[in-house]
Amino acid sequence: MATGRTHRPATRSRGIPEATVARLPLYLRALTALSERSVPTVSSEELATAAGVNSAKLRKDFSYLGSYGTRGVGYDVEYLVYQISRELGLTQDWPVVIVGIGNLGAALANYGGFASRGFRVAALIDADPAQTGKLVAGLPVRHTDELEEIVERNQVSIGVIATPAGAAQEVCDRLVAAGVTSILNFAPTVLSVPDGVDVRKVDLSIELQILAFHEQRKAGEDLGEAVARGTLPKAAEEAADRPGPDGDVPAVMPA
Amino acid sequence: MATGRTHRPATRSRGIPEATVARLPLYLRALTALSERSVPTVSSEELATAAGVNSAKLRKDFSYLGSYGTRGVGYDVEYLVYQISRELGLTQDWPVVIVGIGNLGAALANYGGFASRGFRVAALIDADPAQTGKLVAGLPVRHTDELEEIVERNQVSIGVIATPAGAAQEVCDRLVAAGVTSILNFAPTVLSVPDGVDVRKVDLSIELQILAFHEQRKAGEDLGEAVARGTLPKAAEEAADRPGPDGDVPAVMPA
DNA sequence: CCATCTTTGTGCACGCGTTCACAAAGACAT
DNA sequence: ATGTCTTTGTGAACGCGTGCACAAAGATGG
Repeated sequence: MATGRTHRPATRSRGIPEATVARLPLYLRALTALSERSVPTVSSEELATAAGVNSAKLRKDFSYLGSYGTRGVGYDVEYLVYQISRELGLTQDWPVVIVGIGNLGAALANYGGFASRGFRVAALIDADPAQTGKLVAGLPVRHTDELEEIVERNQVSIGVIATPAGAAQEVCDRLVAAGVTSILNFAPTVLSVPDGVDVRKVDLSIELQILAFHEQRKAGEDLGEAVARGTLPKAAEEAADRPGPDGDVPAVMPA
Repeated sequence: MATGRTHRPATRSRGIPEATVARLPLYLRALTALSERSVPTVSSEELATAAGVNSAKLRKDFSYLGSYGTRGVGYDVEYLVYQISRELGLTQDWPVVIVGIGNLGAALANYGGFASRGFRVAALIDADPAQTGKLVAGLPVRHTDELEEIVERNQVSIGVIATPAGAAQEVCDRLVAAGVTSILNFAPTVLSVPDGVDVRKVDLSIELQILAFHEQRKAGEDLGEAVARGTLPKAAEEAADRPGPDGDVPAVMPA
């Protein structure tokens, strides 16, 4: 799904489908909100609406965790919060390092959603000596030279990469070598990691591109779609027009 | 009515499966890198490796776009870049507004990956009057009051929400009312939008939680996993006290 | 204790996405 | 031309995820 490695067992997650795992944080968020409002119980229908999913799907998801509901009543909010937290491993403290303290890295360091869910930013690391020592989100920025020592000393198993694309693979290699086994990658690159290391990626521009696709399709439907295909403002500068579906000899690139 | 519809109505997207659309930006990125190195052609095998996917999947993905390859040779890099760009709608200019210029909003405004793919940040909008007028990424921050006018004047169809969770739905409603039909949501909330409006969400803490799940599983295998599963799901339905983690800090509004 | 009502948990069917495996297409050499 | 070699494009099988629909479980009331 989001890994750099090609082969992934997928349903390796001890009976819990990967798709379900991806939704558990969603349920947890909705449940936490209910908990703060002191709501004692919630039905699958209500919770599903709050989480933005189908109620049948939610019940099936929960069924993988066990029978935690009461028929005719619903689910106990506090109990469910605890069960999901435990299943996700959020009842323990996860030290995290963030590498690359640019705009994005700083935003991540300041992101409140981490601390409230068991993640603790153990250190901020940047390659720029000018940044070293600067305080970001109350933490001093450390230099890349200290990466290995920081990871090992703090028993860090999760690393966040927010560096430029060019530096990501090297940072990744060093993190893995130092003991990190889970990586959240914000750099627009495919990371290659050894087996046993999980990589999830978040690419901001990819999400926008997917939106653009659908946006174009909407516009095309409204306008008869001839516009999108026929009127190409630019981009036709270097490449010759290619109206035909195929049959074109790929010889566009000169030498 | 539209609940937090994140569900896919269908795959009637011009016959191109949603999963394929989600991978096109990945291919495009890899192809762009090849293009910069002046590589004329590439085989499905090479490109698949560069993009981090299976080669058969890549070929099938491309087959939805048309027959753009040459058997025995591979794909013409420049030609393919153009075709994918066109399919994604990146040959035209997409004005985008970013609402919520906190750490994350500023990071997004400075993110170079947008401009290089046809996205133009038309305006930055924030509700804090103290921010108004401040320059971020070379653009002045405008006040929320101007939201509707900005969207309409610039024909903005894509909006990015980087506000706190509490403000997200209202901002969303106003964006939609002003004409926005695609929203990229970074706030940890389920947005409800009318039909015809696409919403994609990016939740930074959710990704970490998924990693934590797998991380715990890895550790559990090593330690015999008796620890994590110690308490069997008995009829412990009594909503008794949860001495557990306690780390349930009521901080529903990160960001 | 029985009847009724609510809501869970799940068997089942269906559709999408992935992967395999191979025939067809073209390049290239002879 | 003919044959060989490479690589694409795709038919088909398979597996996962989703959603329906309903029986079982428990609450609630008489």
